[in-house]
Amino acid sequence: MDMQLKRGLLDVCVLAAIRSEDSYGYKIIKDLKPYIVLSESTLYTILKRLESAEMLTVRTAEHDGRLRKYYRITDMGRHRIEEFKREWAEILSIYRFVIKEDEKND
Amino acid sequence: MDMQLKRGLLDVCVLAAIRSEDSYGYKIIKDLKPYIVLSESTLYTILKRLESAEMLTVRTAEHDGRLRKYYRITDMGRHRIEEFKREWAEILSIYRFVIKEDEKND
DNA sequence: CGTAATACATCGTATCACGAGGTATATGAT
DNA sequence: ATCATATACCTCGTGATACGATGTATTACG
Repeated sequence: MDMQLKRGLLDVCVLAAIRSEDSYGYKIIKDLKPYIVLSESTLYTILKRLESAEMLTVRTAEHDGRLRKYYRITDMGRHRIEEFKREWAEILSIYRFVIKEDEKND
Repeated sequence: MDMQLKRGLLDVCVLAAIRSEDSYGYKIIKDLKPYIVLSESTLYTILKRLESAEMLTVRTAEHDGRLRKYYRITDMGRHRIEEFKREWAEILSIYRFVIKEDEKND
């Protein structure tokens, strides 16, 4: 998938991945893989950005003698998802425009 | 609309705006305004990028004693629109994932 | 005992949208 | 006449950011 199209979807996907229950870096990447592929360096950049924006909180916990950083969504994070749903209407309108222009030539 | 979401949509919107008939900078911005707002500096960057990628060709013509640069879509440009339509399926799948995760909490 | 998987992190690079600023002509209002 | 607005083009600098490359450390498996 085109990299440019992924932008803007990535943040909200990561938020969606931790919405139901707290998760950690490696698991988020695996959970998202069927929908959108992202590298570790990209994910950690996003997680830090979302933390700065107070859309998630971080907590370090031990698991099998190893430290994991668990990420939990905040109200602002949930709000971002709601906002995305509203933006979706605009994206749909753009999509229809592209398709409509297309039909003029068929 | 979120800037990141616009990326990836912009190129294909510009291509769609010149698909039916050749157009020029100022007109493209006005035609796209109902769907997506973009500044002149952004548009000219995109037009150059699309020209480099051979998705459109440029021709200068006089109109009312003033020079205009008309942009015409190429086969590769049309191919890009077709590609976008295929990518749309992936975007839809991502959208459904975000919505699905959402419902678990309602 | 070495290879893969898990799990974290940083740095540099390339891409890109946009604001700010610049040039020039035509049109309409004062 | 003059000034503002619209048309029409362009460049430069900046900030945001996705990702490959690279590094560290532990666990699991064959």
